[in-house]
Amino acid sequence: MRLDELPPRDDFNDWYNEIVEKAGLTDKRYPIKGMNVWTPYGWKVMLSIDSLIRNEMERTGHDEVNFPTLIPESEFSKEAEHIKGFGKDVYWVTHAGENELDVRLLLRPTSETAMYPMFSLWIRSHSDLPLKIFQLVSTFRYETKQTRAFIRVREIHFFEAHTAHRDYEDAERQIKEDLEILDNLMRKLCIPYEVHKRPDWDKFAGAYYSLGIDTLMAGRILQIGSIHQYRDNFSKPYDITYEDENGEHHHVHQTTYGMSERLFGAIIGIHGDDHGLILPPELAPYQIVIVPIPKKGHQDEVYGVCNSLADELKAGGFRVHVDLRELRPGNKYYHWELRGVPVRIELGMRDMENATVMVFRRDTMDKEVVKRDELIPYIRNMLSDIERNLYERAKEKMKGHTALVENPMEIEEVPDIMKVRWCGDEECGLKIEERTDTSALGTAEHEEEAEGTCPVCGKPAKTYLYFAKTY
RNA sequence: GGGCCCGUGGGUUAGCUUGGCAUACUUGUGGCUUCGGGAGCCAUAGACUCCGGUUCAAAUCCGGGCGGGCCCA
Repeated sequence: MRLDELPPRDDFNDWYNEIVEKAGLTDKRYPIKGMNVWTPYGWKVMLSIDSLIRNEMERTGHDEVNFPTLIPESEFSKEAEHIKGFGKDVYWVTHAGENELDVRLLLRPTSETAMYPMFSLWIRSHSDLPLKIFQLVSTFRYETKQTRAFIRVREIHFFEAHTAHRDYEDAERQIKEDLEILDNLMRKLCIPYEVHKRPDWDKFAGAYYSLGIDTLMAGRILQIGSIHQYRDNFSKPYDITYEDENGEHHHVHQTTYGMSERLFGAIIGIHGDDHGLILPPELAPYQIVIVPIPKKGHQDEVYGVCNSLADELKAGGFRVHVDLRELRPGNKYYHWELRGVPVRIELGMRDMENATVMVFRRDTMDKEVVKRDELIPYIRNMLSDIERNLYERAKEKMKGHTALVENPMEIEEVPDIMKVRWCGDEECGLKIEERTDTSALGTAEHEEEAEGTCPVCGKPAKTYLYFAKTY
């Protein structure tokens, strides 16, 4: 009999909403829409994701900074496109104590307009470039649509890297580096992805172009990050210039790179199953949980062996927890499966007599008897195999969901990711979006040449445009 | 932006039409007993979203706030 049951994974919305709370990731009862409490287990996972990001930033020479949360309206208003894009989404601070403020302040929705006035002070010479900084902070956006834990929130746990370069080419090199960072991260997070160059009508407010990092979760595209080439669109209004070797002054070229707790949402939604979460080993707060199987009269003996096994495993470099609660073993199995612990070890009298343990892996739900003296290398292999398996099987799934559609204007059933020939005109793209009730994701990261004609206007197709339903 | 619906112990919920002691399960706590896939028994704790109105009497009827969900643009 199963009590406290999780909805089946096929009812994705119900399943997702339940699991984020039941697995101890968040508490949605905080009384502001879109602002949830990070509970300890979930926060530990998020901090692990952050630390992977920090490692990559350090490796590539980015310095961590921390800018103020508040931005004066006067700075925010400098870049016209940017305000147009974010104006409706910002929270305003209009009062301080009992006084109305002369210059209103806003809670950053993103930090361009906080950072760039400082960039203009910091950057003087070509030797100050490239400038590469990042921060991990909360940003705020007043979402009017339906919110969802980790996927659409009003206080965003945000990673943002900002760079400044002497010319367009150097900024382009930065974007190549960003893509390499992306690939390293996604392997550890076990998230398959596609990079799309967003169509002009959907690029970031103020960007020259935007790359969207997209993954597929339960039939819809989830954007889990973005990379923007600003060219000199911001450096002009914010007057960010440097003096080159010849004493001439130039505006810098800039890029940004953004990600958020959507990464966590993607991990939950992509890997989870009817039993609950499945966490990639790199992120799991506990990689191994040991469940003792006590027997009448031998309880202390079994607990003792479990504890010393845990010490041994910790010394081997694993994150381990021994579950000594006064619950029946089966109850504990469900508890840790729900929380996505990659490996479980069961240990009772039977194992003690045979010098073995029972090892269970969460991704395949397989159980196997392993000799105690072979355990550490066995588990080391198993954890890396779990990481590989999670990534590969998710990637395989995503691959099968893209289909070339000859005539989207007549199609009945739209594939999850729809590939369409396109002439390059905005009007045609928008018509397809409207007809198929999807959003244009953009073109492929590496420009594709298309043969044939645009299915809307009949002119020769230049490339392919991708469409999907999005979160 | 427009429309519809909902709010009862920590969680899930009955009761609301027709006003009168608030129901059950789960969870929590203490104990006994058990432990290789969510055991059982005993005891115990815990709720009507807020403000106002109608009434002898409001979870129930009316108005407003706050919070949440859904649909359309």
